[in-house]
Amino acid sequence: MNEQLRAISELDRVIHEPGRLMIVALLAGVKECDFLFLLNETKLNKGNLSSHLVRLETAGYVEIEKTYRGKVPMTLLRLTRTGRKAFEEYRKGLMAAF
Amino acid sequence: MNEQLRAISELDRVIHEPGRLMIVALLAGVKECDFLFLLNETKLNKGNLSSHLVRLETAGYVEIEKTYRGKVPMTLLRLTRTGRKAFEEYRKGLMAAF
DNA sequence: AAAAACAAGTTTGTATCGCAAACTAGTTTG
DNA sequence: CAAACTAGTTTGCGATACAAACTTGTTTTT
Repeated sequence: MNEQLRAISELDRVIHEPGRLMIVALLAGVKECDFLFLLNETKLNKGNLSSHLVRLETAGYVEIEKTYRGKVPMTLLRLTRTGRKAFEEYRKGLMAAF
Repeated sequence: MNEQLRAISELDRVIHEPGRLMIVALLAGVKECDFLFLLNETKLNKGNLSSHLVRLETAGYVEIEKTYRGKVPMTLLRLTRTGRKAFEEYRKGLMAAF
């Protein structure tokens, strides 16, 4: 098996999914942001965004903090250290493949 | 929506799947090859390889030619022009995103 | 020459996934 | 106080990816 194919086959599936890749790429560029910002930027719908975030949280890649802006609920998202590392690995994998 | 996210969201899902990405990347580098070669190179199992190939054929990206090597059946695979173009687009999309 | 093993794929069964629609809990507005 | 809005979550379901089992034909073994 050549190196390109190995790199492809080892890509992290959790991150590879385009919906989540958008989320992670975006979070990688900021310290944190809220649900609605992600919603706007990614153009995912709320349902998908919510479940992708849960999946990323379950993988240990994202922290979900529920809080308030005044009386209005707000959900803050950030990449964990693990998440950042996983994203870096993913990038490297891609670069190795292409 | 920024350009990175747009690029990610527009990635061709048929090609994006790692199993198929391996197949297409491999086929992009040769004129044609047979099923068993793909099987060896990708380390997919026969069942998955077969169904990914059908999916790629259905998308119009791959041609499947069934023939014989002596008396032993052999399946030849090649990328169609459409398939080559789609792969090039996919690469460009990736490069735009990363 | 029949049985057993092998070759090259295909089909099937199933668990997971991604998606949009429907729902929920609370808040603000008319 | 009812209607509409906000910020998400849950549900329902079709599509997907995977491995195991199956198929069809060939070669090897006995």
